Amino acid sequence: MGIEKSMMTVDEFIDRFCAVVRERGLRLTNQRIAVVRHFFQQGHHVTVDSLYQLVLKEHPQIGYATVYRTLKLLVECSLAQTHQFDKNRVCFELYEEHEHHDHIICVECSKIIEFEHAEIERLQDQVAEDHGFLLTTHRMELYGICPDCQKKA
Amino acid sequence: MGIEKSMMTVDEFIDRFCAVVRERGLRLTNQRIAVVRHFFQQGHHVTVDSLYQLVLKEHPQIGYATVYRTLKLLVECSLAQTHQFDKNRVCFELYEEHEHHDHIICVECSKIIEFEHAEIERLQDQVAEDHGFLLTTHRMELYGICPDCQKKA
DNA sequence: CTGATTGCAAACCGTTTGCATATCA
DNA sequence: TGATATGCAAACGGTTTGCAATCAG
Repeated sequence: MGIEKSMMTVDEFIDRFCAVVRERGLRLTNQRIAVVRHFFQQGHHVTVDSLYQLVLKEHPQIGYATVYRTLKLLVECSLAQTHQFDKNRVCFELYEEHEHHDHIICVECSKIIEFEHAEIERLQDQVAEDHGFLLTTHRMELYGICPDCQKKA
Repeated sequence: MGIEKSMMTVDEFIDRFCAVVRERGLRLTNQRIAVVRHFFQQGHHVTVDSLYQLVLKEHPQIGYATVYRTLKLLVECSLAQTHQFDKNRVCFELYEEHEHHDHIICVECSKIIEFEHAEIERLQDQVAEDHGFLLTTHRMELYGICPDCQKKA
């Protein structure tokens, strides 16, 4: 029922990042690598703030702006993608080509579950086609109460 | 393929608003009525700013805050609902019980098409159930290029 | 060396809030 | 008359930006 998670290691991820950085003639800094590493290690659905707090322990001088800029860079390089589950805060997750999934979010504890559903995707494509749209992306989020929170209540 | 739009008239809508306002012991002001009327007349998917600009012509003294507060009131009364198609700006549309629909948004011209799809809804319920979630709401948005914009390109 | 990057603080921008004044019931 | 609503301006909070100092290549 779940989704196969990435088999990539931190090092592989950082290598990919370094490759893109080199390719673009950008520079590799300790701050960037720290942000990228923590981003990957935290796993999915990271908040800018949570990442900032983490990196801070290693780089007491790092600024919010650097974290923002590095995450933005990751997105530009197709190594990360953003989600807007709640309107106040963006969250970032790993981007992996050919691995589209959607989310179920618990409205009580904010837990996020990922799922794939080929049939829904197919029907969405169909709907777009029926309206003559050339589909570029979509967003589907289910909000509800997770099993744990149901027990608590 | 489209959706049957509301048959409600402006006056009926305003009447409903007045009823709720009375019911809650709130007060009916010219500003509120103006906002509510323009909201309804604009049809779906209204931005706070666009509404503010409209009402301004009638009430040169009205403030943004009043428009915001009135729209918030409409949402509380289940006469309106919000959507967050683009992360910077909320937009409001009419809320009608038992009339759930989703949206296809043109990424070029921002045109919004509504659609209903019982089978997708059913599958979404299924997915939630499979993960033990008690579904409360969902959001599904398709983004693409509309027929008009395809022709232009 | 020198152009990219950083950290800081200030700007941004949509939204919300505090408060004195005006208004509805 | 008395509580509610308004308009204004200031606050908020996440995000972005300008800039001088720093650093990677």
